[in-house]
Amino acid sequence: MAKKAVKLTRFELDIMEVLWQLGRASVREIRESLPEKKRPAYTTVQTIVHRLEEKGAVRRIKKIGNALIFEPVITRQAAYRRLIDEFLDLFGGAVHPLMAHLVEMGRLSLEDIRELEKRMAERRRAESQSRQTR
Amino acid sequence: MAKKAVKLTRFELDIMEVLWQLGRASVREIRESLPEKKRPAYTTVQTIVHRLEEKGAVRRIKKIGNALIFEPVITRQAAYRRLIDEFLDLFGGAVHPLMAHLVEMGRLSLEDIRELEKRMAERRRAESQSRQTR
DNA sequence: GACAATCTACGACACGTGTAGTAGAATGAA
DNA sequence: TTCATTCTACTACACGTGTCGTAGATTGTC
Repeated sequence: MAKKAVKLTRFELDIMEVLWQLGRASVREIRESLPEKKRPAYTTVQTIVHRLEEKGAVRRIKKIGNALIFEPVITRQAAYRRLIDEFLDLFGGAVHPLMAHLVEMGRLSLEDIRELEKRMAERRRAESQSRQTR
Repeated sequence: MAKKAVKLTRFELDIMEVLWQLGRASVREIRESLPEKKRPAYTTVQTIVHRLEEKGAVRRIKKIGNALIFEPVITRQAAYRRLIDEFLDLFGGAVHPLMAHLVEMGRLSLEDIRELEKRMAERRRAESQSRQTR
């Protein structure tokens, strides 16, 4: 049974990004790591971290001085998976309509697609290779 | 100057979908068109339509009996464009990271890609063709 | 041990969203 | 014209989210 995926908001994701990057950090460190452009008040960051804790996305692992140190509990993969699944729901749960929109919006060119295809084909070859030699 | 795109929520999108489909409709018609599974109270639909009106996504065009008839002001394209752009922001605004996640999640197979590529290539051919004969 | 600096714990508030109820206006039927 | 039906307008409320302030605890330093 997979533990139910946590839903993260935009801002929570920003904070998780820092944690995923650093591995562990205090509220202050997290705040310092945010781009100056969107660096909210210390207590704002604190609040978000607290909410992330409630959601089970991070946990406190120890104390240094009088500051708590947090680390991520969920992986980046899991977080984005959840986000993407939810987003795909807007398109009836299927990937194709989304792709169609991307193409129509000009966000996805034929070259992009070919590039992607090449990489995937390579990956597949590499995988079957490793299966044989295992 | 393009008028600033309206941001629609999940539910608002459902309602717009009905309007895009029907072209115009009353609150009652909209409600009836929603799948029974998620068919909220009449007044709930009414509230959403009203909010859509405030956002400038729909407008009332006339009255039949004592009921207002609404029609969409924004296009499906514009609405989804907005949604997608916002979503892509979560990935730093680029399409590639999203694609990478989709592949990793197994939502996008090599076959999907090849299919898409074929269609795009065809479209491009058709376009250049029509340009020549124009 | 006293103090200033720093943290955490809580509380607060505004706005968006999903959800719906109520009062009174508009309409159509008898 | 009177009534029941149907609508609209307005109000309400809970919950999530972004945003921050304050009070009191914890610490390192003199």
